[in-house]
Amino acid sequence: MFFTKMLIPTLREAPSDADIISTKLMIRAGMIRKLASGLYEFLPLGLKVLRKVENIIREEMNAAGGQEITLPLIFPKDLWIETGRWNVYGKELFRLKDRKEAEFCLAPTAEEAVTDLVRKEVKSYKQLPLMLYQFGTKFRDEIRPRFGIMRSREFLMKDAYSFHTDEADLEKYYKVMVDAYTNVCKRCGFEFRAVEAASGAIGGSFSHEFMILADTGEEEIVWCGCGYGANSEKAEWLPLLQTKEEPLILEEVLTPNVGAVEDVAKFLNASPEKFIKSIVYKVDGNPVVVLVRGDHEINEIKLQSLLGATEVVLADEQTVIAVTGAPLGFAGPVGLKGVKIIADLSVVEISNAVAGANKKDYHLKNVNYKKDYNADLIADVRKVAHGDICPRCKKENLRFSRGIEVGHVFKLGTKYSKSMNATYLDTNGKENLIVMGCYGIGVTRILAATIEQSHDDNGIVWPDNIAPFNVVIIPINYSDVKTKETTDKLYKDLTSKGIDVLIDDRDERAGIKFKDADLIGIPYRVTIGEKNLANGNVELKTRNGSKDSSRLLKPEDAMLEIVKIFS
RNA sequence: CGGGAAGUAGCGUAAUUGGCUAUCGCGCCUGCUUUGGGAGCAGGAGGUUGUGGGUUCAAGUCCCACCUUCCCGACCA
Repeated sequence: MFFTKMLIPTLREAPSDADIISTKLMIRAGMIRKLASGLYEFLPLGLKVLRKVENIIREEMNAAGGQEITLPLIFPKDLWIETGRWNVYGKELFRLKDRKEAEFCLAPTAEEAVTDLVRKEVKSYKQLPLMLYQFGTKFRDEIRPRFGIMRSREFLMKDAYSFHTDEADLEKYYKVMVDAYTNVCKRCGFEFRAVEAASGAIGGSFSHEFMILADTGEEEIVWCGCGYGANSEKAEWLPLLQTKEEPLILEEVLTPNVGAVEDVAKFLNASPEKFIKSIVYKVDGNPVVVLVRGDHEINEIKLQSLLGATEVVLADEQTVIAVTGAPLGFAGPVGLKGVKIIADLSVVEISNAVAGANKKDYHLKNVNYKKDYNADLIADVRKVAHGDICPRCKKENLRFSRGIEVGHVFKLGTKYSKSMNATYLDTNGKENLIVMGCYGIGVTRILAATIEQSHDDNGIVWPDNIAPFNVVIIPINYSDVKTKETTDKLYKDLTSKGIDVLIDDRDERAGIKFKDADLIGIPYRVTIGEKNLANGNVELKTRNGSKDSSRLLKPEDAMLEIVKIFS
């Protein structure tokens, strides 16, 4: 491909409203443009990368036994009523009407559509298992689109759905898909972790997220050298047994106008680890008191799944007063009645703890579990914290990283087959619910995430497999006869070997071509100029700055070298 | 949805207490000179200053409404 034949409008400066580095670089490199908030246009160069990622995913999906289909982007309302998601999905769902006033939505995901297809076409165990996947534009009316194509309102997703006779078969296939996703991440050149995750609104019993490690990631993950990894929303931890002290006599202390843990700790000259933090929540409308150690944070997602609740919110001040009989800041577990108390695992371990006295300006010292208070439920309801021990190997401390979620695999079970009555006949002619899994990869998000992870001051550094071109040839002066001959021959030779080559044939100065090549991030660059050509050499340079990043070679040797890299 | 900031050429920007033909750089077009890390000279095109209304002798600048964009928060996977 010739540079002058392709629309690659590079910019020296990024638009002032571009928020993160990946957006800035993709716009500057002429890959995308913004049309409106959360809506982006893909230019030829950007689309080229997108297609490369898409093809890697397609190959892995086919290898996992998947069959590609396409589903409509517009879905009729009734399917969504069947599963209840027409109401559950809320304002994020783009809704529209046709000329007859019939209601539709734009696809945010496709469980309904694919389950409908399968319930109509699959009748027998002989047709199972089955995996169908598609690449389709997804629409979500995000409250606040941001981070360029990382969280946009329209994006390209690969969504796959598997159908099984039973849980055991799903279990087996789930592992196949985890492997397939791992392959995709490896082939795309990411540094990534597959972590356990909360399943959220899509539902199901179990899920893993594939996280690209990047400091700018929206998600926090914890992991351990032993192989354990989890989204911090979901992460477990190993409770440490604390040395028990001899219980002392409960004692009321005056703590005027100090309510917050840190303030009381300072006031009483005690460590926050000795505190019981008591927080009142409203769980589906009912007040619940949750106890965690003073230096810990409550994990509302764990709380929600523990209680099987649909809504968990902090209680308002009136409720707190009604439950504890004291203003905010003085709640404690001792003497509470008529309200459910949930204690975190590490709370009941504290000897002679400090807690609110449920009385204005008073706290209690020497509070002990069983002796002074009880809990209805003792469970893990707090966020993981630095210093926690890995729950699997029980040896090392958990490590924390930031990540960008590019893939998510779910065991759905019968959530959708049940509500939509998708069944098959087994060997006994008996009707059973189809067991499902679903698996998504954000294709557009992969591009942004890759750049977040892999860039430098000069621009994007694409991994070899997804770069828009494998090689860029820069003739310093394309109108020089010898230069042109060498350039054209090398281009022909490389192209005939299946290498994707861009020739920068623009009538620009060398500096501009170098800057643009770096900005676009093409992994290998061959520079052909009269000086080196006088000695029969061209320069081969790698974008990633690894050792031997720049070498002088005969054109034939440069070609062999490149062919070797991409074979 | 609440709070904040901002809209001037493709991109980045300037314009004093309201005051002359709306500034400069990059990019774009023409010509010349250049050609190994964003060259130089000369000439040129490109604007309803987001939209609508108002105040004023006079509005990019002040006021009102709307639109758009960004940030923080809430919300949501």
